Amino acid sequence: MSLAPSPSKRSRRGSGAVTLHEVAQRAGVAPITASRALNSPERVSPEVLQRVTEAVQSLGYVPNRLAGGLASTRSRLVAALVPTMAGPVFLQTVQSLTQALAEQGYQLMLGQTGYSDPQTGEDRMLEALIGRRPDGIVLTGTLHSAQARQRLQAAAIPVVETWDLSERPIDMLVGFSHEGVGRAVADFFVAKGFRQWAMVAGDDPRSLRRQQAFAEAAVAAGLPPVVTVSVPAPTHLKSGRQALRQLLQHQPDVDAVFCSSDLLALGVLTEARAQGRAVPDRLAVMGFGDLDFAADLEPALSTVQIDGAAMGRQAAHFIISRVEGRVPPCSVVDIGFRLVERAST
Amino acid sequence: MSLAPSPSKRSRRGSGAVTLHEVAQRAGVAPITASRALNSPERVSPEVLQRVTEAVQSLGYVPNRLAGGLASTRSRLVAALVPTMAGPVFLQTVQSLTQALAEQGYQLMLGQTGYSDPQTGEDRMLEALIGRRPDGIVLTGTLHSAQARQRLQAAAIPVVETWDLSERPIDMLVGFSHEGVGRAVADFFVAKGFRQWAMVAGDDPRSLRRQQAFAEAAVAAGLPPVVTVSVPAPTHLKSGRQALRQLLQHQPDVDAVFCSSDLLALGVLTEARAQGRAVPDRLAVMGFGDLDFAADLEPALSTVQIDGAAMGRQAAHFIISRVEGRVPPCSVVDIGFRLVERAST
DNA sequence: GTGAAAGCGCTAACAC
DNA sequence: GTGTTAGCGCTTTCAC
Repeated sequence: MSLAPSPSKRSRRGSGAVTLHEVAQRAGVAPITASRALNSPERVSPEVLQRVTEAVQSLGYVPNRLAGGLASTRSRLVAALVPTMAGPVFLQTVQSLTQALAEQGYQLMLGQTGYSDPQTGEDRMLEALIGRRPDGIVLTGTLHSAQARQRLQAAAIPVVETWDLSERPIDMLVGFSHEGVGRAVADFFVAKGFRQWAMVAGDDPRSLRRQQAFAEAAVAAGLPPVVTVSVPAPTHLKSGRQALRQLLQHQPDVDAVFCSSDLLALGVLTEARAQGRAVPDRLAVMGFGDLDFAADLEPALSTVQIDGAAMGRQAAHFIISRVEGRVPPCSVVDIGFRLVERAST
Repeated sequence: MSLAPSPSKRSRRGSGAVTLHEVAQRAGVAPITASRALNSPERVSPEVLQRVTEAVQSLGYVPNRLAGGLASTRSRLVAALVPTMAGPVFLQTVQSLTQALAEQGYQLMLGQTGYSDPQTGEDRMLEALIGRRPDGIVLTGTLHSAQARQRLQAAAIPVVETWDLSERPIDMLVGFSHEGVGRAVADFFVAKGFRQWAMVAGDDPRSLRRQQAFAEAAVAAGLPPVVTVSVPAPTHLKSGRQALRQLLQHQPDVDAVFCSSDLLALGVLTEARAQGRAVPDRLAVMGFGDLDFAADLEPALSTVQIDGAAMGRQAAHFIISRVEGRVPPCSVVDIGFRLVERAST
């Protein structure tokens, strides 16, 4: 006659973890009430809230977000797709994204596409991530595959593109103009009176756009064509050294180099010293990114400052706004950039 | 009279995404058969497999892993907790972890605890992650809070600690001996004939252990006590420069410095040059980590090579083995380290 | 303010 | 090899 939970024909007791059900029982309320006490405490009487809180404490209850996400179709997961984390470029963005999301109870899932073989890696990665039903996806850089773009639209998941200013964004966007950077550096070089420019550039799409704008500006200014050395992304100090060696062989009279990353610039600086070429007197060097070491190099590196952390925060903000039903007033933000002049130019 | 899906009393159509149900219908089989076709194709007849595959294709079905995880109590999510990603130290580990997991259909969730205020951040972060019911948790460094350790044990989630060789591991472990590193560098310094040693060390626990072993070895070798400059973690180039400045003021006759990160070493190298102190002739410099720039600095940096990527892969391997029911033959791996002698010593 | 019922989309368990 | 049934643990909808 006792109502002990009879081990009925089919037992399938799940993980063994404490469930909301048990919390509710202990608190003497219905499960749904316990749920409300946790998710919208203001809609529940103070006593009930107290009893539920106690039950949670004493049982060590940790809500199962898989179940919650399934029931509510809000997973509170956000996916980020980065080409790579090898270069420290996207690092800050990922970092601030992780943090900003965590503060709001969201978690970040990380996916890397790799610079090489973008089509396959990207598509597969994206499908894997969509399977988790994230509440949003943050892209660093643009999506290469048209199929991927389509899939994203179909899934109707809020998307934030970062690190670029695409003309036809998939959805939301926070970035800056790479062409603008190229032109700004060119203007700066003109103002400085540099005549023979060079560029050491990674072969990723964004870097190429900076490079092109930079080269065009040189022509427009009536200067000799820019000598360019292309290096594989992600960029390393080593590539910078090699690039400068190559450069000086072909064009010894170069007087200013724009590097597509601070790491490359460090390489150029290093090689210049090894070759006894004084910076900035006989060679001006400009970086990109303003990584934390740039200001403290010898000579201190002039560079283009990009606020990666701000991009991460803004992306988090965009997605959370959307999830909570708010329509962000503007879903395209140009966070700009800033030229930082230091000793190397 | 048509049988259009009548909006019955309770409609709650979820996300609107294609479900396994629809795939099954289209393929003319039961849902569970469709499920099997996707998860264990070898247990299903070729024709059925074909029909299901086609249905998946034409409908653009992406399995809902939230639901799958809930039903099977296997989320295929792995959580990683890092103190920070600011220093590039853990970067490689996170990177290779992400990749190794993705190859097996697992995704990584990232959580940062921050070096400061470890107790609160860590506990909260951990609870948030456990709520996702990950199949495993990877820790970089040790857990500070006892409550956190307890919570982990209670949750019965496979845990891999990395970057350290704790005496009483929570579960699985892949790391190396920081004391061993300190002693090895000391042995090397002795062999080189350096007499007055110094150390520039971050204030994180692992760095402190390297420092202590290093200092003790100096005493054991009958050398003057090691002069130590402590800098806040995460370490930066700037701290390295400041530290050397400080060091040379108090102890101008120092002839060898061991830095607790390559970034610090770069700072020391930079400051040494700024002060006209020749490396390695008047000051030997040793780094830690063998980051990708170390080999190409001028002078090339001697350092302690740590295979962060291998740790990530091993951690992924450990967790997946455990999830699939295999008991790894040995759940503690010392991946060691390697002294790399270059020009800076 | 609280609760009962009915799913969310999938898979484990048991048939046949 | 395939299907039926009954959940996984939570939240939505509707009712009081």
